[in-house]
Amino acid sequence: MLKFNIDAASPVPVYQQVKQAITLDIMANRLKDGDQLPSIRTLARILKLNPNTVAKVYYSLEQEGYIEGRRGSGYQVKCQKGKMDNLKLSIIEHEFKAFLEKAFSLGFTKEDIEKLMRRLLTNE
Amino acid sequence: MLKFNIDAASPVPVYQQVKQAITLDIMANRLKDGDQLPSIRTLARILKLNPNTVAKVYYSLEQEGYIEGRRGSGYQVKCQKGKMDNLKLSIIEHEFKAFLEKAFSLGFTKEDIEKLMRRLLTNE
DNA sequence: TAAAGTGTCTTATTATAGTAGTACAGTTTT
DNA sequence: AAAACTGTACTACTATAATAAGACACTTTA
Repeated sequence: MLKFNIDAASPVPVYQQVKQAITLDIMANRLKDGDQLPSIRTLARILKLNPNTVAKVYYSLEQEGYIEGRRGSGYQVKCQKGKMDNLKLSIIEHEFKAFLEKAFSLGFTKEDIEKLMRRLLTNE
Repeated sequence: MLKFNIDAASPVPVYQQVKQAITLDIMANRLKDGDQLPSIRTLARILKLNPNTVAKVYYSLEQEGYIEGRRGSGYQVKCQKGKMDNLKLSIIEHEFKAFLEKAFSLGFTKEDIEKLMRRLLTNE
């Protein structure tokens, strides 16, 4: 089932760690469309957190369209594979555009960037 | 001289806005090696900030090697063009590696990424 | 050498994010 | 219909980041 590695001492807040862990599982298709998530209280007990903290995670994931919840029946993963691919693509496009912005603002040209990318992509 | 556009209502803290403005000027070579910065108190008066806030900016910029300060004589920009180019390169390399990490973690392959980049770079 | 400038340090205030406690409201299941 | 689950809303506590006030120490300069 879900595997968490929560570090309470980390400066990055617990609820973000939990959220990222779930998001990653959805992205990697370890959590599939329709899968049932543990209830807020159950997950809270497992992670030794306050239910509200878990609720915050679920609420946030619901806002972003990853999951869907109803009273009584809990939360379910909600992502058809096609939509997920589109989502991933738009995420990564957005990231790349931000990167380009920054590179241009630092004075790099298209050619500089292409050269850099070729170098780093072949050295991987 | 220095041009600031500080938004006190913004969620991004004022001292970061100031820091970024100065960093940008250095990167763009509008602030050159040896240029004198306004004194902490002077800049604080201009921006209607507490001197400590400006001091925090200068301290942070000094930590990162962009400027250098001495009692009595204030802060000066400290960046030979060569070093600056190296710095920019390492910044942008770091950014790109982070981008790659994320793309891979989302399941994209090298080829996917190359295709994406080619598309976004020619459409600019 | 004194005055006016510089940066630095210590401390305090304020706002906000993160987390928790507890009571509430709707569903499911028996 | 009652019991045992589900999520939700309200309130409060706590830690931390951001900013500010004011005293201190060193340099410059007239």
